Amino acid sequence: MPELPEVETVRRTLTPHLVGRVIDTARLRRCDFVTGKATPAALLQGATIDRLERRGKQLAVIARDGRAVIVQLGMSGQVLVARAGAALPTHVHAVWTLKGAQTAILFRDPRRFGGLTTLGSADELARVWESLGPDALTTNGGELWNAIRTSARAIKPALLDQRTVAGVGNIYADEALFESGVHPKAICRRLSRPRVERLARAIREVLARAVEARGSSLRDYRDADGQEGAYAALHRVYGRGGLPCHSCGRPLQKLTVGQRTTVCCPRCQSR
DNA sequence: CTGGATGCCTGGGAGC
DNA sequence: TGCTCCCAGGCATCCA
Repeated sequence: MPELPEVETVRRTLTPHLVGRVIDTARLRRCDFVTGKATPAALLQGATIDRLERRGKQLAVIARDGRAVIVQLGMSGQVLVARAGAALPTHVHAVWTLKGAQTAILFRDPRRFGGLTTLGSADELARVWESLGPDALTTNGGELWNAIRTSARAIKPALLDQRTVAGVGNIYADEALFESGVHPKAICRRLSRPRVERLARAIREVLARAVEARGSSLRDYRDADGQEGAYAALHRVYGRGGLPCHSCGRPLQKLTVGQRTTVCCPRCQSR
């Protein structure tokens, strides 16, 4: 579910609850969603939280001693701040308690496409993040051009590939392609440099506006404080197949690109 | 290097 | 009310 704006909103809402605090206990209620060591220590028990960083859709909770946990929300994942000792909602797979605070941090993920990765050092985190492309919120035309200019794939699956640019998912790919007038099936290497520049700008702007609106809530998504995001009401194409294009008024087309539902305007977006 | 199919999961909505 | 089917924000893997 969550794409970059939702993960960034979780990062921002979670930060004041975690930074500077000491993890009292870290408990797993199942362990098949953890990559790496699944011990309390690997899950930061006893550690002091230094900072929360995001790259693309990955959120890293980093301790002062270098230990880190990467949180990936998958389709339905949530990180929630709860009252310590309160009854747990369904599908909570990990619970952290904090020293000197009446709060618990929950990892909840009904579909379990998400997960945690435990890491022992900042180096390990850097190595994992090397496999991701540049962060989509701050990418530029040059980076995008280098990533796609020789590729024979369609642009939409290229954008969804986290090695091209990190953080774009199905919603914001459609929104950015519409905004820049690029058809989702346009072949990467046939796009001109100016069009790639325009696309990169659209990616940044769409994502920045979505972060400002605290993300898109379709069904599952909530930030760490349980709040919904407001950006879904501002989608111009995603979820609007058959409805009039905001630009030309003709019906938006729903199609499948790279096995993902895609909505675009056949008139305003060209290949 | 491509695209396509499949699998991993649960839950919500549509249609009967 | 209850059943079946389809769909969903992600991602890895296998095959042609």
